[in-house]
Amino acid sequence: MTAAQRETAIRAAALRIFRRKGYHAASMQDIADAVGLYKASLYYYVDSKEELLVRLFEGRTEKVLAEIDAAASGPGTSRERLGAMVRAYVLGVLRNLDSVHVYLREEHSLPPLALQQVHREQQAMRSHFERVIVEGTRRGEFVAGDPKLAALALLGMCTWVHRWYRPRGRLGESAVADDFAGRAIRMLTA
Amino acid sequence: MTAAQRETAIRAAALRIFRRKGYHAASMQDIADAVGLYKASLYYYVDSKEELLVRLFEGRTEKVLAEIDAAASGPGTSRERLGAMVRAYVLGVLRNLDSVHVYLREEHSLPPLALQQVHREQQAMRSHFERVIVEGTRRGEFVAGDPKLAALALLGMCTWVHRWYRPRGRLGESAVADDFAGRAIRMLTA
DNA sequence: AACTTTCTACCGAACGGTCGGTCTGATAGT
DNA sequence: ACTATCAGACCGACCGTTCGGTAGAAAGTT
Repeated sequence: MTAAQRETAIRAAALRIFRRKGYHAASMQDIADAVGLYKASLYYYVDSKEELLVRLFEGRTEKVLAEIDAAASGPGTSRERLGAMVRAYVLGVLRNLDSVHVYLREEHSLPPLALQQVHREQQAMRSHFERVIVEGTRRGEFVAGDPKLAALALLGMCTWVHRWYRPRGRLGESAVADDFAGRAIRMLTA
Repeated sequence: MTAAQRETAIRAAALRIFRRKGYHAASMQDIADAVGLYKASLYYYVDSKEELLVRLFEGRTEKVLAEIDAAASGPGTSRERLGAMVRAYVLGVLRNLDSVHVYLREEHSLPPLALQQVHREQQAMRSHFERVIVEGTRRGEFVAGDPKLAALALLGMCTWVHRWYRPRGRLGESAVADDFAGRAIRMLTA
């Protein structure tokens, strides 16, 4: 196994274990056991437990943020674009359940700088939704209302899926994403 | 200060500190400092750290669950009843922000029995919403759709307010609750 | 009234254990 | 020689928890 593969395996194990036990309750020994290394050997790849957590946060929102930006700036009515954004967001959550859990639960365990970055990402996400909502309202596609509240309502509804969705359950990812896209549009339509 | 007051103070301090730091990161020393006692003296009032956490969960959903049940079984159209339920739920969240944070974040830190109880409560909450949604759909007040998904969408939207609402911010509790009640109804209306 | 005992609330120190992290020294593959 | 890992002892810090003790008020006894 190459060094790069080991690093990936360590990160994957850490993510899984941090999700199951929480960052503080999880020990470096747990992670070492999971990848079949001794605890000391772990430190050949990782500087500290905190650094490991920070790395797990890095680049996690990039892809979905880009997709949502594209959908927001793309063609179509505001309704259509909002639907595409919600779909992309929900799929992003459902396809990265471990990451999302850790991302949302261990925010406070991050050092200040990394925490700021997370807050910036969350703000960016919200402002993308707000933009399309404002535009759709101006065009008369959406009912008037507080656009910030509307964005927060949408994001809440979509983010929360990470708490109840079960892979291999009754509903597929797309089924949920499509359903929620419809709900989002209806929520903003008179 | 009487014993009862001390116990209340300890619980209040624990709640505040568990919310800010998380259960595992918080130490009994932190709590002792907050109430002006020595760590050892805490154990005069509390059996263990875990028991303290369990107590913080007890009876937390009772009041709001009763309000929602009353609203669900009350008079009025399905739309009106659903609006009242959403309003009650959002207000319940907004008025107990510390509790809600700990309740949602430290679920996994509970011993198995207490965790089961929490799951039962959450299921009860969802089934109340589902019931009204099914009924409203049968009466033609709501569009057809997966009622479970609808309830989860609603609950997500409403639960999520605990992550962004700031007391003494731009919006009052009622403003948010009313707005969300409207959104909930719109979301279920063709 | 004087005394002894009991109870409550708390203190200070310590215990056993775990944690993140380091060190050493050896080893096996390249 | 260099890289990656083993094996495990070890460190200092901190954790939840326990223990023995004590000041002071309350209650009981003489």
